[in-house]
This record gives sequence, C-alpha cells and structure tokens, in this order.
Amino acid sequence: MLKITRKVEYALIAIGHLQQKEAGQLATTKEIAEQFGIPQELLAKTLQKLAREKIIQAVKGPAGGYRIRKDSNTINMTRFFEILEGPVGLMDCYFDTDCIQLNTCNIRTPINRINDSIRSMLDQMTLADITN
Amino acid sequence: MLKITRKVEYALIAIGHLQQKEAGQLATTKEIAEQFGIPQELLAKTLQKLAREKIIQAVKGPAGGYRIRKDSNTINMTRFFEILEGPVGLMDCYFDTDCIQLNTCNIRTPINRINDSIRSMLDQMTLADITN
DNA sequence: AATAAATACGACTTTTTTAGTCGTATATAT
DNA sequence: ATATATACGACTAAAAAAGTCGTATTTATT
Repeated sequence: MLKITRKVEYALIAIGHLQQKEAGQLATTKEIAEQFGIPQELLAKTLQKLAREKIIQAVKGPAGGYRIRKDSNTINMTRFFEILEGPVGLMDCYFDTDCIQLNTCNIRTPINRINDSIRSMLDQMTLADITN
Repeated sequence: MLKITRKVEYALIAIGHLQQKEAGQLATTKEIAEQFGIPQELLAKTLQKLAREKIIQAVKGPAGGYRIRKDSNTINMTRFFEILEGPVGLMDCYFDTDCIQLNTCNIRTPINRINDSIRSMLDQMTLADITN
C-alpha cells in the first residue's frame, strides 16, 4: 500500500548515481545496472523517459550515456513521479471526474484532503534532495 | 502510483456510512453494498477484518450487522491502512531489512524521509476525520 | 567506409498483485 | 425450524507491474 514501483525506484537510484558524478560526466545504463544489480533493459526504458522530459540529458553513440541536468533542484517529486507513473493520487477520481458514484460517494472529500497533503509534501521536495 | 486499494476504498465508504447512523444503529453489508454499488462478498471480508481488529463491532444473526465504535477518533489512519493492507511504506525495506542491496543502495535515506512524512501525516488523522 | 557501443522505442511475455467469487460454518432473532 | 446475518478460507479472474526481445538510430573510433 502506497508503494512506489520498481521503475521509480530504479530511476531514483540512477539519479542518485548521476549526482555523484563529476559535473558533466556521463554514466551508461550498463554501468548503473551492473553496479546496483538491476535489469538493464528496464532501467534503459526508464531513463529514456526521463531524457525525453529533459530531466536528464542523453548522449548517444559510444562513450555516450546520461548526465544529470544542473537544474535538478527545480524538479519537484510530484512532477518526477508523474513522468514515470502518471497521476499521483490515492484514487483516480482525484483526476478523472467520470466516476459513476461521485454523488453517492461519501469519501471523496476526506480522501482528497489526504491527497492534497501528500502532493504538497512532494511538491516541496526536489530531485536534488535525493542526494543523501 | 501511491494508490489505495479497493479494499481500503470500500472500507472507508462503509465507515463513512456507519458514521451517519444514529448511535448504536447497525448497517448490514448488503445494505452498504447495494447503496454504494460495491461487491458484497468483498466488502464482507473487509468488514470482518475490521471487526476482528475491533475497529467496528459485529452483530450476528438476523437483524445483525455492523456498528461503528465510539472511539473511532482514537484510530489513526496508519493503523487503519495497515490492518487492511499491511505495512505502509514506499518500499519494503522500510520494514524488511533483508534486501541484498542495502549497502549499495543510495536512496534508502531520502525515501525513508518521504516515508516518515507520509506516515506521520497519516498518524495524525483519525478515522473520525473521514466524516465529511 | 565499417564497426562497435551507446541510446530509442515498441511489442511481447511473465510474474505478481489485486479484485472478485464460492462454499461452508456459525450465530441468533423470530 | 427457519431465515438472515456474520466468519472464513480456498479458489478464479482480471489487471498491473516487471521484465525481455527485436530492431532502429546515432556517433566515436579505427
């Protein structure tokens, strides 16, 4: 309950690793996958998604890899999670309003209060905070 | 991501319904299931779990059902969630320490910070807050 | 120009988790 | 007795997550 997925976990590990590097240095998915014992293919797809969203920067070709962007402190965790997993919310009706219940539903309000709390907490954390 | 399960959702709906009742009045699973359009069997099992943990009180036999306990304001949401779904944590290693990584893992600390925040937030909310 | 090493990306399969169902037992008011 | 409720475990179905594979593209190096 309230778990993050492996994709997110792997992404965070990778980010942590990239942050350790000297400024501008690259790391390959192979390197990260081996070092942390995670499936390379899966990690690759995840990093590709992050690159598409400009969270990290990809360099193709041999001697390529990924590097962290300097502005990683401007990326909040809600955004980060949502890139990888879609909407962050305890129930879908926080976003979708096409639930048949809605009227009868007696827990929307309290659930959304919890939601708001979690989201505003994640909003206040940035990727940069992931460095230990 | 960060979703609650149906079981929890149904349980909350049921609790909300029970809270609406006059003090001491019972509601049956049938009544709740029909009113909110949720599968009766599943709801039943969920309520049984809550009854076992003394979150609600069960009355057997015809004219039986469940009623809310008067001390529902002493039950915090972490406890409630954990009764239904087990440990509340973003990753299992918050509880299990038998992860092979652990040493190499570079995200435990930050993840656990988020965890602590979420848990302490849930700790401060009680079941009674679920009434709108 | 050829090669090798890296990212890019979609389709597919497997595994795990969640959701839901069913059968049977037990309690109890009428 | 009977009917109606909870109790509970075993089972099945559906959905989501995790992982794999094939192929394309880019580019440094030789």
